[in-house]
Amino acid sequence: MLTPLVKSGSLPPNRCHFQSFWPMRPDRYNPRESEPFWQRAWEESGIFHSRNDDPRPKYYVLEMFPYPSGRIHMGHVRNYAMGDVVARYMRARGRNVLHPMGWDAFGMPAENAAMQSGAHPAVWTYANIDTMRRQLKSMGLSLDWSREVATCDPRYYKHQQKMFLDFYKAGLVDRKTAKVNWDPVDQTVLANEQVIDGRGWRSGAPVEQRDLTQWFFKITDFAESLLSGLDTLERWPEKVRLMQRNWIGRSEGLLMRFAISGDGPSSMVEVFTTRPDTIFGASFVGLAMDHPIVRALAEKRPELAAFCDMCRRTGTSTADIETAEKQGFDLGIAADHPFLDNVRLPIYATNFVLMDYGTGAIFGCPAHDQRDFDFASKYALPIVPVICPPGVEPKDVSVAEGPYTGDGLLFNSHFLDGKTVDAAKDEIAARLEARRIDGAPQGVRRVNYKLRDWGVSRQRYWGCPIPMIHCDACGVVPVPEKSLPVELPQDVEFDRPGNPLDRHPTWKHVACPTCGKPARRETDTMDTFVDSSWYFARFTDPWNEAAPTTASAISNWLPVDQYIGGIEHAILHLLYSRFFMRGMKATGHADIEEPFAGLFTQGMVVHETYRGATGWLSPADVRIEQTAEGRRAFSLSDKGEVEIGSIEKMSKSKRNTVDPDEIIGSFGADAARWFMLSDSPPEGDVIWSEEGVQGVARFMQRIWRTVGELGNIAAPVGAPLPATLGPDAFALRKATHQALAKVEDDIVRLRFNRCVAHANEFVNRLGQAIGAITTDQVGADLAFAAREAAEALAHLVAPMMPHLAEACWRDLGHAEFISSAAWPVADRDLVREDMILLPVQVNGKKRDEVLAPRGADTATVEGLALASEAVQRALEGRPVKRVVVVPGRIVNVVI
RNA sequence: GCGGACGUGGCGAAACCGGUAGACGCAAGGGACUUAAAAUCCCUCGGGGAAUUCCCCGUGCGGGUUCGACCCCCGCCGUCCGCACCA
Repeated sequence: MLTPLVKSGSLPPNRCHFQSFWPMRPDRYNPRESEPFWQRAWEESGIFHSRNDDPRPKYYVLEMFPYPSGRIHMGHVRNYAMGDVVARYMRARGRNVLHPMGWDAFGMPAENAAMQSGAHPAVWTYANIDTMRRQLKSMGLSLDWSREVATCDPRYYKHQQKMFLDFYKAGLVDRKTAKVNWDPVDQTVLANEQVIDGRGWRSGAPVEQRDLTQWFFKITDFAESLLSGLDTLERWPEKVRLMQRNWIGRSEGLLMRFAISGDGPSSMVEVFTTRPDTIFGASFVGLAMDHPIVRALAEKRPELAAFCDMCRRTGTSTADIETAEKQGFDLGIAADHPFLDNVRLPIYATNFVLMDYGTGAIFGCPAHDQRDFDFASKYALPIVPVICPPGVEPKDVSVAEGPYTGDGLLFNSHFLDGKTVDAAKDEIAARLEARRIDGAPQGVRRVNYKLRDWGVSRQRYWGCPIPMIHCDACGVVPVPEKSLPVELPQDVEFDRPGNPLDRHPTWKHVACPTCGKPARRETDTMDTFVDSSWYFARFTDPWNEAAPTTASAISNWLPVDQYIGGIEHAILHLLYSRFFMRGMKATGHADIEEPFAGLFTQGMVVHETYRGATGWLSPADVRIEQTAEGRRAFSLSDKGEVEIGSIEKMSKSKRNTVDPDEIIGSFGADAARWFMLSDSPPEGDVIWSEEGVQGVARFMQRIWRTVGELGNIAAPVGAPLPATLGPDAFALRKATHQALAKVEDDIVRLRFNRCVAHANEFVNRLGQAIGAITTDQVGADLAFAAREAAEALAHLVAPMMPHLAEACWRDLGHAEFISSAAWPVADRDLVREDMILLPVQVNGKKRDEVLAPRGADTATVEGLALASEAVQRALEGRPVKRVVVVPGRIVNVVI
């Protein structure tokens, strides 16, 4: 089980000296000894615990918390390395940093493990948490472990149940029937992602569509707010905002009522359209198979029922939808055209109208919609064009080449003729709003969304129980708050399919809180996305036993300043969290609407694949040989040559995974972290390679040597800046501050690959500088510059390679941690060059470079450029038309 | 089909607001040190031609704008991602 949370009053001091023994400087830096040493020292000193009463400006950096699947993978290493760089940098810049970690611990894999091996989900989950916590700690992350939470802990889900009840009271929870994917073998609801080619992912049985009464969060109540809020999220990737915009899918249109004449189950049908302007091109009305009119008619007409069944069977898999032909069934009834007395539109049951969008009914205008066009072509319905494209005469408009969906002017449309599409939409809406049918307006302007309410019911054991009770007398009754948490029973069986909670002998039997008569608990548990929709808020005060959140902690810490995670959560997790924050605001648990001010979506870790005679081979079982002709791979077991395949996301099936424990064991956490941040831009994929990480190991030794060499000639800790500096010392200081400035600029923009390049460049320059120094000539100025350079180097790499940096820092004579030392902010005046090397072009082609004083006037620079021999040669005596001087940038001589 | 992103050496990539294309790393080749290996250090490394100093070509392809284009505009080709009958 989790260690108890530390009470906030008992947090250790923020900084402290350490007394543990650190050996004399070895020639080679040994991460295997150093890393555990520093990890223990950090843990003992508690420097990464953040206090809620710290007066410094806050910074909340968070990486998406892991599901405790068993072991961490390289994707975690990359994710958490990035977050740790930000956390450590911001801490060095004087911020009060919150950098917590927890576990997204409910979910199906725990139940699958229980079914396969008999281990109780809780036992399995907590064992995994222990393993993964140890692995994360071996990475040297600057996490505040005192705030650790696991969503499967009753101390966490108790508060989630409380908020469910508050949402319920606030009208944000609904109970309604909905279509679900039902696995008849496992007897459970499947998420869409768990339906593969129409079959359950686990049982392989054909999935049925069932109507089930489910609990819903009314996320659609916030559709407009969730959409408009996206505009305020300036530090989110545009790609993610766009995906959310499309997912919410706002469209403006008109609800239109058509009268149905003659016999039938209804005298009226309501459609939703975004194109009311095309009403004079309408030639049919289409209904979804589950539309009430179709259902009513199907009860009396077996051939219609058979048609509907046939259509329902297809459409589960995406491949079917792609190829499905438009199908219709003429219901034999017709709708009256609202403006043409003698026109009646035939009504069809169709397979391409969706029941859960709009009203489940459309009017079809084949001339201006692809689907309607396909349908009309198949069933020989009229295709009447009513929009005339710009630059075309109405008499020349043809529908032979398919529908026209663009803008234009109306024709064939009576009172709309000559109007623009927008004006025509307004005109139709205004006219229908003024008319009444069955006592209601015939037209109502309406905004429609693709966004659906969030169904949170799951027929599973390992999730947060929904705190509701069903009473035959009182109906649905919330569990009283004093009875929370509704805890999961421990004694459950996984020997049969279905929900163990439902068949538990006693758990669900409970007295009705209202009337006291025997009643039943809700046996559905919540979707695990609920758990992850507010954990970032819980981290601000995980010690509060009385309430989910503490107002002061929420307003101090939220929003999260930098959230980092995979793009795969671009929609659901991030949208649900944004909804939850709004719900928490509405119920007094929070005071803001947007939980994540900054979002960064990092790329995947990929690796090449190896395919031998017997199948895929793991990188650990392959030896790579470098030859001039290229790379060849051989199996370690049978020595046979294996094919080097494509580079793909690390996956168990392709066996191209690398185990973080092994990498950390042989190269160290610093090397793994550094490699993850180097080479590739963080939003792109990074290719893991053995050669690359070996290169990092060499670089680490180089840093260690460089710091040692500089340390040999460095001034004592805290030595003052000498009054005068010789040219060598001045150049060294300049290089130091240039490197600092570059890393500062790139680290805040999360361009870690560039930070790595700057660090490499700096070490190269330091190597040259050291090579030029002979020991007997070191004066106070150079000694100062050497100390400054060595300390800057340690600081530069500290966010990424914290252990090595600590060792260097200690080696340079510091008693405190570099992890709690202040960042040596670059002196930007020192960085500025007095003389600038300006490229000179002739007609846009570079011919020479001239050295000019910074801020030299145009005439001077022009004179220098024209005096250049290379420029004169390129001119070949031709007259100069013009000289373009971009100050501080470039000169272009135009001939 | 709709929406979006991307395309630069052998490879991963840099290039700020339209201003020196290829920083930095990996791989490769050559050399120094060494009995040898490892480690370390130095040199070369987009293509072509003169053969270190010079010239031509080069950022998927074809046009355009500009003194100047990897960058902006138009049209293609290719790759990847998201959504998918949304009325």
